[in-house]
Amino acid sequence: MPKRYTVTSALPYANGPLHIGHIAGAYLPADIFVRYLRLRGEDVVYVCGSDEYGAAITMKAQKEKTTPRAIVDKYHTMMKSAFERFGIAFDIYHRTTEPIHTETSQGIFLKLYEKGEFDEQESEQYFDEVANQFLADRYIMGTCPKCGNENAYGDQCERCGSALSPTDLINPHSTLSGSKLVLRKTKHWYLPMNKYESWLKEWIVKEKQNTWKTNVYGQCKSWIEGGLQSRAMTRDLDWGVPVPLPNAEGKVLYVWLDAPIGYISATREWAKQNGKNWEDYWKNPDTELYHFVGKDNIVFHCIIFPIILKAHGEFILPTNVPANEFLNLEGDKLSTSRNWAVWLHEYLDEFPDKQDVLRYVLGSILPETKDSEFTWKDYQARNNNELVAILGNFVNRPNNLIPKFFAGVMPAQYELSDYDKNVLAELASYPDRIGDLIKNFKFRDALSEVMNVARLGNKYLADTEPWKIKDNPERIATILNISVQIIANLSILLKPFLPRTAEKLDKMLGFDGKLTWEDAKNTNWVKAGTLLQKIDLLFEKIEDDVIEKQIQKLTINNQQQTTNNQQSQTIAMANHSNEVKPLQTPINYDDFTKLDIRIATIVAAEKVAKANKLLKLTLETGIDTRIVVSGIAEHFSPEEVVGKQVTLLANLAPREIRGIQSQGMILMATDKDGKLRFLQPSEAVVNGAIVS
RNA sequence: GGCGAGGUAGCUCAGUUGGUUAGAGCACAGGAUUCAUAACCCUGAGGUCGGGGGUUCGAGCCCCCCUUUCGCUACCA
Repeated sequence: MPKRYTVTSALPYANGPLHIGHIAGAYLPADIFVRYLRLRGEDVVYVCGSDEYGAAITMKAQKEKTTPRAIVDKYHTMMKSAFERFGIAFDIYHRTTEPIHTETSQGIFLKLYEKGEFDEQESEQYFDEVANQFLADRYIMGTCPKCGNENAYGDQCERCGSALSPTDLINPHSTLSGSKLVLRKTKHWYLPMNKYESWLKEWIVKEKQNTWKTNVYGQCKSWIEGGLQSRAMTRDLDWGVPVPLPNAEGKVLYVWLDAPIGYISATREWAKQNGKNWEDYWKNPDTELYHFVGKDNIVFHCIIFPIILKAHGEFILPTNVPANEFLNLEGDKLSTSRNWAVWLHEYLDEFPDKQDVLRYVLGSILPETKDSEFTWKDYQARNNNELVAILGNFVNRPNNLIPKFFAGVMPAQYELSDYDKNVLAELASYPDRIGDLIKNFKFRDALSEVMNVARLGNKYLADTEPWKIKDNPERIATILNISVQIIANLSILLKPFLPRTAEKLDKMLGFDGKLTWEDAKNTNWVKAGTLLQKIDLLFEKIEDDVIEKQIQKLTINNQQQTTNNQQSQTIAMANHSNEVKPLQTPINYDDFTKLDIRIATIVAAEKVAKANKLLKLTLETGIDTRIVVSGIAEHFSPEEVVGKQVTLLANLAPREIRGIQSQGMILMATDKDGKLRFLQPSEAVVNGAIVS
């Protein structure tokens, strides 16, 4: 038995509001887990906070003509309040821009530095000569080599979602000054992760096979066995934790190093405020550490951060990282940029006092083993058919019967029938069953078991029919007593999942809230004679028009955003050409005549084996028949390109691609949606016709 | 293409080390009932477990091939 627990939820990045995908991924499951542990009386600290450094935030600040500080203040406040209103029970919601975090992360960096865990390496990075600085990946824009999007960032293309590195970009330019970039040498500190491969094989591949979720374990194993790369732990940027070394001006800790350390600094701050020793929660082997994250975070929490903790030497390692998959919305991926999301703060505004409805719905569809889907119709159905019809209805039955039969006073339990005893025995079996499910991160199943308690109650009333009984007040009293005991235990079992609903039950039963999970095994502890308070309905039906409105809102927001995106993209493209054109090196006519551009006809095409973007094209050029390999397979099938005339850069030096000699390059136009189009003569011309 | 995780009733999902007629919730149909927000309770219908092959006395579970979804990764001059 561990003596204490440290639980973390992924630090949300402070550049936008929270949506239901975040909640379902990393916050609701952790919150259920933590509330359960607390009910068990465990020593647990649950920490989180805003992740406030990094290039994406300076980018956004620049775009909105404000400061990074203003951006993070805004979203930190927004997220903190949304979490509070929704009922995520952090012990502390911290932020990585606090001084204690700087101190903590610098301390860990220095310790690793002093232990010689880093490799200092010089590398070539893009430098903006106009702005006179190295650029973070996010500051570099260019054409995505995968989908042709001209506004791809140096770390990622937001259109096709590919992860990129700045050197992948075609025509990279600075978003600061718009200028073209030059490669310049810079020094960084790298963590040689390959050094830890054998340790990871032992620690994860061997030891975690049976305790970690298959999705998490499989992914980790794949990374470890595929070989780990050295990874830079610092960046050239001014918005971050400064590298605490001499001669390191302008260098900060990589956000992915500093963010998980945010868990530690948050714990330190909490300990300071609450008279605790933070080291108990991070350095004592009696403590179990759990990171709740989404699947996009697996590598950092399972590989990189543990390596850092291990390299440092004093810290405990995560017991488990129960990462969730993704939540989809109405058939599509959630997307901030397309505004395809249900925003938490908007939900809280528009559905006041319905936190628990959302908690219930998300809790029922948590993407625990595979991607799952939220739809408003499902939200409505679960509210109306489950919360209202089963849980709300059951509670409401004794809620009405007791005032009617006993003037609101808890009746006594008299002689129990065998059936009564069976029901009570079943009731007593739930806490352990539900607790086991929670401990195994099966929150969906656990929640459904809680609902089964309400089902048990409904069935008990239907079977015993107290309202029909005449001449046996003791029997009526016993039945209603047992019904209330079921509600009482339900109030405890609901606490981790639907805390506000559980509070309403406490109010009904007159509890002071100091109950533990174990109390839910006692099936006779609401004392006869207690004055029960009649409460309002726990849940109300949600009508079709409310749901229709939400669906419409989604569609409208999405369309508006798409239009906005297109506009800003058009503007960006215009700016881009304005900025880049003058800076391009002028060429003279002789330069142009060096290019031998011809019209040719595709006479055969086939997919290149082991590549899904490449087509091997056979061209009739008028001069010869040649092979060209072209990265267009995702846009055109081999069948549809055969017979087409295309424009060919014919005298480009041959190059071997995937073992095939490619002689030349097909010239393509990239449409703004990323689609490729051939450049064709307006009417067919002879093969070999010169383009000039 | 490689790797990881999925494809089980109309929908959302369970299925432990392979073992008798494959489960749950919701939706649907019939019945019963009225304390309860036309809710609850009972019963029922429904799936050649993505497709094909193999191992086995026996496979949703193991092996091979194919197909498809999601993620990571490679190929784009």
